[in-house]
Amino acid sequence: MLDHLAVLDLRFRALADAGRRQMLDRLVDGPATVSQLAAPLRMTLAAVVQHVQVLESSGLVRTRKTGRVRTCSIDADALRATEQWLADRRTTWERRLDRLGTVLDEQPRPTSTTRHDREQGPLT
Amino acid sequence: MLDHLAVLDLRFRALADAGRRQMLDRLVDGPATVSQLAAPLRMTLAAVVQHVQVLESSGLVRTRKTGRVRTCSIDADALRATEQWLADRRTTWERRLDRLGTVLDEQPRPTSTTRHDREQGPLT
DNA sequence: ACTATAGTCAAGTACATGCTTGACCATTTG
DNA sequence: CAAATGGTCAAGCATGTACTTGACTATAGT
Repeated sequence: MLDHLAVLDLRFRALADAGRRQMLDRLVDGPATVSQLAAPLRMTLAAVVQHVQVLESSGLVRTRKTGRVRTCSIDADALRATEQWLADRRTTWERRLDRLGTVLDEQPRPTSTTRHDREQGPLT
Repeated sequence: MLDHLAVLDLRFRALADAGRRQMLDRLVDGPATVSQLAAPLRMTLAAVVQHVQVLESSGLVRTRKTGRVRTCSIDADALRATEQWLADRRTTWERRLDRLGTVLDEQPRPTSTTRHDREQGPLT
């Protein structure tokens, strides 16, 4: 249930590489084989396979092997969920600004009264 | 112009860490000092400062030092832009599915007619 | 002035990532 | 069947990341 955490790690990490994003960009236009993904990249096939594994274990891409060919395609739900994570944060921030009258005090809100408090908050 | 690429690397990498995401979650509720961000985390202050630097150089967070206190806050534009990158890909994918009649051939689309073609696509 | 607070800097360390090479296996295709 | 194609596996290596510790600086409170 709470490797929800790890999933976000994997998804964002998968996205944090220009080569992998380029593969994703190819994949939004439709499924492609590993070799097709490799074609525009200056990298060995082996390297591309590793990137595909990263994308797959992040859940952003699913793959299926037929004969000797592995076909990759986007998992839209994963994409949507990741987008949503960002959207949630953004809207929380924006709601807060609205509540405050758009531009006013940007003072750091004190966490409690004074001294060093060390509670353990739940991970997010 | 095209370190646009590097910016996305930095943003997604910044997001690919549970600790940093937790800081972001704190920050959407309003600006906070480094110590306030550190409080719920089991990490030295020095480590937190390094995370803040990662967040700042990704552009997701801006900071300002007043006296001895550094105050951090969300940069909503950066958040929005990152969200938008995902949204663009998702909608491209969805438009494609619509065009195809929602569930039909998921065959890998041949890049052109037959044999090994090696064009150079633009980076993304 | 004296002490605590808030943060900074510079090493150093352990582990993760991105890539390569080279051997290898499984399917096509001539 | 033989050769080409598409992909896989396992090292190995260079760099990057996520910390830690310990020394140090700049402000604030008493």
